[in-house]
This record gives sequence, structure tokens and C-alpha cells, in this order.
Amino acid sequence: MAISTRFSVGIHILSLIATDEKMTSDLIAGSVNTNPVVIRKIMSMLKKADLIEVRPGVAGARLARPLSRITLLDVYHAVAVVPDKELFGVHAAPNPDCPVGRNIQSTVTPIFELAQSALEKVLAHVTLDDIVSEIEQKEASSS
Amino acid sequence: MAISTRFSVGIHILSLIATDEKMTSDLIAGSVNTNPVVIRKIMSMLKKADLIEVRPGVAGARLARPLSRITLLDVYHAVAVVPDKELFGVHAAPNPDCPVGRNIQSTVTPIFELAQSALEKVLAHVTLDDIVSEIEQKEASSS
DNA sequence: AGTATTTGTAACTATATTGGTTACATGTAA
DNA sequence: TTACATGTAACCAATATAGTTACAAATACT
Repeated sequence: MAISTRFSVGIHILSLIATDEKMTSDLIAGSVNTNPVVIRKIMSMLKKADLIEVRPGVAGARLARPLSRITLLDVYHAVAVVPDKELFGVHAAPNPDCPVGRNIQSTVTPIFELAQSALEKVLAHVTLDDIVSEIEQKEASSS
Repeated sequence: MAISTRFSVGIHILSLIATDEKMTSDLIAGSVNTNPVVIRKIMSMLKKADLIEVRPGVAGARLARPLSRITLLDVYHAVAVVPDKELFGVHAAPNPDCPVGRNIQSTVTPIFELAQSALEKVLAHVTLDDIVSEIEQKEASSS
């Protein structure tokens, strides 16, 4: 299964907030093309991860830190698209009476961790600033 | 969501076949600790991907190529844990009337592809031979 | 003060995937 | 021909996703 679109939606939301702090969940939902509650739920995750500041009743949101200090990895973790650091599932209880069964987990897990951290490293090296700049650039060159 | 355990089970299955070609789905299920049908379904995928040779009615299976020429990436693709090359889901129809909406997909997709290929590169560089050798080493040193 | 607007959740839905299970047809070999 | 294996179909429970309705609580504006 693919990693949830919550991740790309999260990036979308933050990009919008970056360009306009008066973005309501309704407006954001219009840009993402989904339901406002979906947006609010994701924003709630972004808030819990201290990426944005939102207050009940008051329209819009603010980034909790500068764009250049929010990485895609931060967003990735914030929207919890992957169960606490375990991208790869490993079958739980292989037979300890079998040479393969009793060693497969400890053999495979470090490789999975390598692969996972290779992926996360890429995400960690891209900031929201990169995203927003790229979007602005595309807008400028298409005018 | 985590990547399906079909992947780690697939590696488990192939490791068993590598050490004993007379492994039936029942025996393998005993080592993996699951139902034989689960094993047969995964073996069916491994067969379709030309990683193993199995014949209905005849017990066991053979590797279709040497251990050293089967990578974890081959297995990963074979068991289809990820929808055809798209590890990251991207929300489908953002609003084209919004600067962010109309550019988010094309901005984010290449980054996702980078991250995905970083992950796959790690998997491509590990062969089943590495896995089996590691297991044998652990067995030898624990005796 | 009171109304309108917004966030924050709870609760529910439809859909899909996972992992497991039973049942059985088909193929092979002793 | 008996026994055993593979190959699938069909089904199940549990879970995740994405969307939706409904509504409480907080805030802002007139």
C-alpha cells in the first residue's frame, strides 16, 4: 500500500499557510479539493507536532517556525503516515526451532532500517522553503 | 501504514528454499508461523516474478536463479507491497485555480521519487545470498 | 449582548488491504 | 489408486483511509 496522501496534503496545507496566514480550513479544502474536516484533522496533527499555531475560533494559522526550518521529514512524521519509525512490517513470530525462523528478524531488520533511513534522509534534506520557492518559480515562469 | 509483511515473509520463504528445495508450503508455514495458504499465495507471486520454479503436485520449489542474483528489491517488487512504483500517495485533484493547487503535484512528485529510489537502491544492493550467509553466520557463532 | 464564523472532535460511512481460513480442484508420485 | 502438494476461489475479521454530518466551544464583529 502507498503511503497515505495525508503527507502530500500536509505539505499542501503548510505551503498555503506560508503564503497566507488567513487561510481557513474551508479555503484550504477548496485548494486541496477535499472536505474541510479532513483538513482540520491533518492540521490538528501538524499542530500537535508543533509545526503550526492554530486557535479555536480564529481563522487561519501560523507556521511555528520559519519555512526553511520545516523539513518534509517533519511533516512526514507529523501526519503519522507510518507507524512510529517502522516503515517495513516484519512478520511477528517466526519459529524459533528453525534456523531461518530464529534469525530472519534480526537479519532483515537492520537492512530495513537502512532503507528507511535512506528514504528519510531525502525527506530531511528538503524544506518547505524549497517547495514554496519551487511553486513560486513555476508560477513566475508560466506567466 | 507499514509495508506489508509479505515482503519479509517472501524473504523468509526464499531463504528456506535456498537451504532445502524440498520445502513444502506446510513446512514453510511452520517456520514462518502462519497458514500454508498464505505461503502458497506469496509463493505464487514469487513464481509469477520468475524468482522460483514450482510445479503443482510436486513438493518443494527451486530458485529460478542463483541466490546472489536475487536482490531484496526483486522480492519487494514480486510481492507487490507497493502499488506499481508509487510508494507515496499524492492527493488526486487539487484546485487548478490556486497557485499552490496547480503546482503541488509536479513539485512534490520528483522529491517523492528521489526518496523512493533511495530506498529501493538500498534494497537493490542486498542479495538473498547476503541474507542466507548472515543467517548461517549467526547459527555458526551461536553453537 | 448577540450573531456569525471558525476551530476541534465525535461518530459514522464506504472502500480497500491485510492476514488468515476453509474448501476444493488439479497435478504428481509412490 | 491412494496419498500428498500445489493453486485458487471464496470468505472473514481487523484495520486504515478518505470523506461526511453534526455539533460543541471559542472567537470576532456589529
